[in-house]
Amino acid sequence: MSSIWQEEIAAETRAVGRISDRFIVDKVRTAVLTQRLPPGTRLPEVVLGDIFGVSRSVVRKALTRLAADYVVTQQPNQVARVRAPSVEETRETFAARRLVEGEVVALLAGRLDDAQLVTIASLVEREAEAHASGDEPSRIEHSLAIHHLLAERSPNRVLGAMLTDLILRTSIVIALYKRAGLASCYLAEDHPALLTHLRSGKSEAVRCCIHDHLQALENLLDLSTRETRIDLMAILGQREGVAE
Amino acid sequence: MSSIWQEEIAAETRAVGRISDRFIVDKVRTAVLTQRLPPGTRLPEVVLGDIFGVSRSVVRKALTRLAADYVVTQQPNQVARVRAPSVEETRETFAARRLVEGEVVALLAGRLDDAQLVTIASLVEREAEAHASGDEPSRIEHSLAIHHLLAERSPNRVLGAMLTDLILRTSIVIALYKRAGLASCYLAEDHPALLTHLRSGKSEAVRCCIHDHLQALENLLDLSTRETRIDLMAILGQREGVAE
DNA sequence: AACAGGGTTTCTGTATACAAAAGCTCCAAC
DNA sequence: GTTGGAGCTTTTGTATACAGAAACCCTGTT
Repeated sequence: MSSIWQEEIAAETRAVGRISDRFIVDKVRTAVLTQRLPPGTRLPEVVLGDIFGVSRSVVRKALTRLAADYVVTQQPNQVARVRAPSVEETRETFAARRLVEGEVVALLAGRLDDAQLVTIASLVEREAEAHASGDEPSRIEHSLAIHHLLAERSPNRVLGAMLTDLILRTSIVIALYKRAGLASCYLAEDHPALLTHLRSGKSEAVRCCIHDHLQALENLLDLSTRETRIDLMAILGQREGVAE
Repeated sequence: MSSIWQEEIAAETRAVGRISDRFIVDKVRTAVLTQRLPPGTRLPEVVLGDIFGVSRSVVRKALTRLAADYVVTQQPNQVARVRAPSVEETRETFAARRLVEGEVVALLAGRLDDAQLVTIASLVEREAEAHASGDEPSRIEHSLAIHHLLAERSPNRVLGAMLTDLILRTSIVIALYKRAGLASCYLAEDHPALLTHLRSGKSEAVRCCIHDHLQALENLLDLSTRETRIDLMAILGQREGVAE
């Protein structure tokens, strides 16, 4: 039973002794994020159970959580599948994130202490380095870390949790709808500018900054009206399962 | 095994033949909303299973969903309990809802068709009547229906879903923190004014209107710093289970 | 060649059994 | 009076068995 998670499962088993549903959620989530599990992929409970070496009970719990996170779809009596957000939903997710992240950074403006600002600055720097050296996965990781840090430090934790969700969802659709020719969705100026404005403490400036950043990101996507094609793929597409 | 849901379970069994996890989620949720299940109440899986006549599998699924909806808390190897949001979380939930619902109604302003406006008008009227006749449960039902309708009709469905969640969460904390002396959290002018502004089509006016409405609602709550007492009650309070 | 239909296979829904963890009770010791 | 701990009870975690639904495949017919 070979799978894309072979080594990680072995490592986890060695370290913790047992695979938890959280572990499965995490692995499936990142696989979707990195498009190793394309939209429409069937995720039968027994197959996942075999791969991770657990019974269906654990897999079911993981799938329920993934469904709550909008990563997979679960319909009664049908196999869970990797979700394929439509173009429309993509636009709406970005709009929602602009609203929520805008408010979060507005609340955060001028309220971050030096240590946190330094952390962000270092992440911005490392993102730029990763991009310069062509290491796109590492670049994405650092970029996500910046936004996750903002969500985590949100003075309003309810909004923070909502933002965490939205960051995941936008990441998935970015992976899905990235223009074919584009190597990276990197906007060199944006994160440094964000940092500057966060330091300045002007709420409305930061809100605007993040707003423009997210709008620019959305504009980098290919959201032309291929939606019908994508939808059909999601509904009819028969792809092989997760096992290789 | 007598319970607060006896008749509804009998009815559902007669109608559908089997109790689904959705049914359990719904019943627990409304019981929390109406404070028949106060915060901290233990919800052991077997007890719920006995009450609803299903096995633990179904109950577990229901509890997982309720946890995702922030209605109950689930910690490893511990009984699920009805959640007791803190004063701080209450304030944050209201702030989040002001942001999201404000945006939703701003998007909605002037875009509702006549039929929908008539529906809202009728709900506003019926809420007023229920309040006049002292029927508070019915008043709450109509009030919730108005806001749920707005969430459902949101042009941005992602924001709409988020609003649905926030309406539920604010309802729970309203029930929790309502001033002891207050019979009802009814603001006679607010919903009619909202309707007028929705008709007018002025986005910013509607946003302001809903913002003020939600702020007024929050101000009706007793959020004085008894939080420690509430928190202790939630953590240490041993109440009897759901069975009577 | 396209299509309908029946049987088989696959997969999910639910119940249940057993193991392990947490909580409780009661008693003894300080 | 309070603390500590052993043993019991309660409750969850996980695996598994079986039933039923959906999907698939293969055949026979038009």
